[in-house]
Amino acid sequence: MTKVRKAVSPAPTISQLSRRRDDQLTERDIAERIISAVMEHRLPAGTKLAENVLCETFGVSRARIRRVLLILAEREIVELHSNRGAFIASPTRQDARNVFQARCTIEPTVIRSAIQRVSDTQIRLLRAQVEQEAAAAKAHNRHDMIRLSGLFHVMLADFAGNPVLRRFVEDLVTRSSLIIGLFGSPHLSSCSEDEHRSLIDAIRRRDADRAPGLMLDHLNRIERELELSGSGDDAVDLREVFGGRNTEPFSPTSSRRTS
Amino acid sequence: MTKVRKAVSPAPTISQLSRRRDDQLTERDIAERIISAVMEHRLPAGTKLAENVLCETFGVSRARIRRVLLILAEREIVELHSNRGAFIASPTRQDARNVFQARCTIEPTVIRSAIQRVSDTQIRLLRAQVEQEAAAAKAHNRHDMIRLSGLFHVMLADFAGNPVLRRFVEDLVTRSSLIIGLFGSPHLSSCSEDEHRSLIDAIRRRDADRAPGLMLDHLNRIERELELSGSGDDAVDLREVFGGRNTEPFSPTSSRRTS
DNA sequence: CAGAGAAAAATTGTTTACAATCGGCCTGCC
DNA sequence: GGCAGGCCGATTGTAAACAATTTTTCTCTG
Repeated sequence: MTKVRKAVSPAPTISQLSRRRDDQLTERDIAERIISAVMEHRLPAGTKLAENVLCETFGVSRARIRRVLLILAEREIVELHSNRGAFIASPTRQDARNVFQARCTIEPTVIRSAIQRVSDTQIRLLRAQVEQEAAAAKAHNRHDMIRLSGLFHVMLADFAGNPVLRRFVEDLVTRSSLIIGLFGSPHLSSCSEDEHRSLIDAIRRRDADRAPGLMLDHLNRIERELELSGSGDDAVDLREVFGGRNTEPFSPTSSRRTS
Repeated sequence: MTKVRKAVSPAPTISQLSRRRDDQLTERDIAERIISAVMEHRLPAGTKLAENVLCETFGVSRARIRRVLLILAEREIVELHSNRGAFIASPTRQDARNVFQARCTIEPTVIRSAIQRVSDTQIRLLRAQVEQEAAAAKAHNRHDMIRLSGLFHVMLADFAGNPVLRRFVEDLVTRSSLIIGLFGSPHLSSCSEDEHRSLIDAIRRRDADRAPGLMLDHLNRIERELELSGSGDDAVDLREVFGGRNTEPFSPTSSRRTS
């Protein structure tokens, strides 16, 4: 039972992989490893994160794992069910719509800021990033493709120079990965490196008028390729499966989560 | 030394004040009480939050307080310094600019969404809210004034119907309270209930064209009334205090935090 | 008297053990 | 044969003790 060994991602991330004195991973490192696994769809929504398994996987004490889980819960990447454990979050369709509305609100501004600030070196980094995306797409390396595709948006937010917005984008991108895993069609998934190239072109041209619109189109396309026609509440999936497809029921007012 | 008894806020907040079985406050409750205290400027930036004091204040164990502090740190309301303790965050001027840029990005969209969704009842709630603000201003009740003024924005975000954006606004408003406490002039601070009334009028008229602009003006006015002309790094305050008032030094490029 | 250094006190970080709760399984009854 | 109810193992929640670090205070010296 202690053989479970997933959730380990040796893939390098943006942050330096610092270790503690005792050769122990910090909470931030563990959280980022888990987030990477989520972004690569190796930890699908609903996966249980048993504390003991995580302890053995990362070689740290339970208290530390508990802190990591709390951090991830605060970012709404995992859900904590009292006395039952931690699970990778399962966004509803409504959550998905909300996340993408938030991205459509923030990311056009982000790219406008980025255009005013990015250096040529940073533009090169973006291009290298997209090349990696293309390579992963060519090699049908789905995991890397998904992760790199999200990373592009985070890099852009980083170059926009506002850590507050960057953090928001980071969280939204991670949640988007979960959403794509849940509601994306498995085959033609997010081969978006073309649009990323268009965005980079707009940035190189310092085209602050068109770039936000391109970003908006890009995000809308990603959202449109999802299966979000349901009611948004997981429990009502039954109604959607069996009954008629009443996509516009009563007024979908403020929906509260079950937790 | 155990007589310290601040940080307790009996003021009612949005959420129901639920208690645990054992008559113990939940972590969420404690976090919200602390946030309320921050928003009322009764816990100024830099205040140390000693674990023992919090334990006695809220009558819970240290482990629980520790979780609360971690949650608040994740929201960047407190800063955790290793082996030294938890402190109410001290945003830099650059942080302040970033927070307000984020608000200017998000809140105009929020009010546009709100206009399309709010019910008459919710508009009444907003008006009642502003009346409370006015009453607090009339009574020179600074604490309530500051808290209610922030609450207006959170309510609006709530009525916009997107919990993701609402959460962002909530965090930004809380951090704005810290910022106003640090960089706001003490006397003519944020008597913004007039502008809040204008916003409500625009909402009642369902004026989706003008309302976002009004919100932008409102936020810009608040930011303009702050003392954000410094370099953004706390360490340079000395230079500003003693030396000449060179408000426009060299190029204030990307400044990183000291932490 | 000021300052450096060391011991002591206080505070935080971590581990350990214990208690409570939940899910699975088994038995017994309808 | 199916289902309700209770027991048992496993997992999570909590608290308390211990270790490590920092801060304070006291002392001694220049």
